[in-house]
Amino acid sequence: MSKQERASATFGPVVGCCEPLVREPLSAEQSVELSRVFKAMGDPVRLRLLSLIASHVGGEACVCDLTDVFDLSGPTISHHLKVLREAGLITGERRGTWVYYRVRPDLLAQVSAVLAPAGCDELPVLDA
Amino acid sequence: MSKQERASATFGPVVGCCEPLVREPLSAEQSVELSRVFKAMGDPVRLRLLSLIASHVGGEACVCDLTDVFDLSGPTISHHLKVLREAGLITGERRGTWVYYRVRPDLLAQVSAVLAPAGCDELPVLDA
DNA sequence: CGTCTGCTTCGACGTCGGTCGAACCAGAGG
DNA sequence: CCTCTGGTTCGACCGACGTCGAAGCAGACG
Repeated sequence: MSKQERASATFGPVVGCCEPLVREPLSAEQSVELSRVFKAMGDPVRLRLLSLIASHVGGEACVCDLTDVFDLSGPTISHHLKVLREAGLITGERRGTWVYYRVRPDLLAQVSAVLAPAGCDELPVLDA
Repeated sequence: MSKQERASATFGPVVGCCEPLVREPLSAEQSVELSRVFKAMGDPVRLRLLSLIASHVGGEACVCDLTDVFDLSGPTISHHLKVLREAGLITGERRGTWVYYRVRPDLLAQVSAVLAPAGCDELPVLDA
């Protein structure tokens, strides 16, 4: 089972913790898992890629749409997409000539919940 | 005005964006700002430090409390605290012999809101 | 089959970042 | 003033990471 499959298997707590950061301290293992997600988002290009995919019409974006936005080579964009994929933040699917990426809103929601202040630990409702 | 001062000046949008990631794409500048925060949280030690400080009684923790938790040297812990400080996630204050750190819940709430799915863009209420 | 296009993988290069010991600074307490 | 303890800064080391061009792979299309 790959890292990506494990992350997308269920809707359960992917990042290994449900409670907000401010309520109780993270264990060493939880910190390692969660920090992987943050590290993936800790690059300007990747963060922008994520938002471009997330806000694209239809909820998905072709790689060719993304490459034009940046002044970077194709391999570099592909590398960043791979990092986001291995962090469980996006999924890629090939349809014919093109590859389409979409975000995993459940993981985004979980991370958002972990960061939320105490008293806001409810998982937001997904209207998708 | 230092980076830290700029981050703590007001309760306004510190990270340069208010809308959730999934609604509209981040600009290059917004991505750079936001990614700085995520990069700071993208290390297991720093993430755990953050949660230890945030969940500590009284909302603050002395450095001596934090050092014991990790199998790391003092300078290393100090380095990580500096990174978190420069990202605007925590503030430090010397009182006598000891230095106390506390989190900036407003920044945490903003980052949480940016990550939240569309339709959950309300800033959570701080009960502090 | 050949080729063209879209995307990924590979290998290399330069920079950044986490870690440590040593040195340094700030208060507290003789 | 001296010293002791708590933290930070400095300098060095080494592995991790972002970037690229070249090469490779997958479909589409003649």
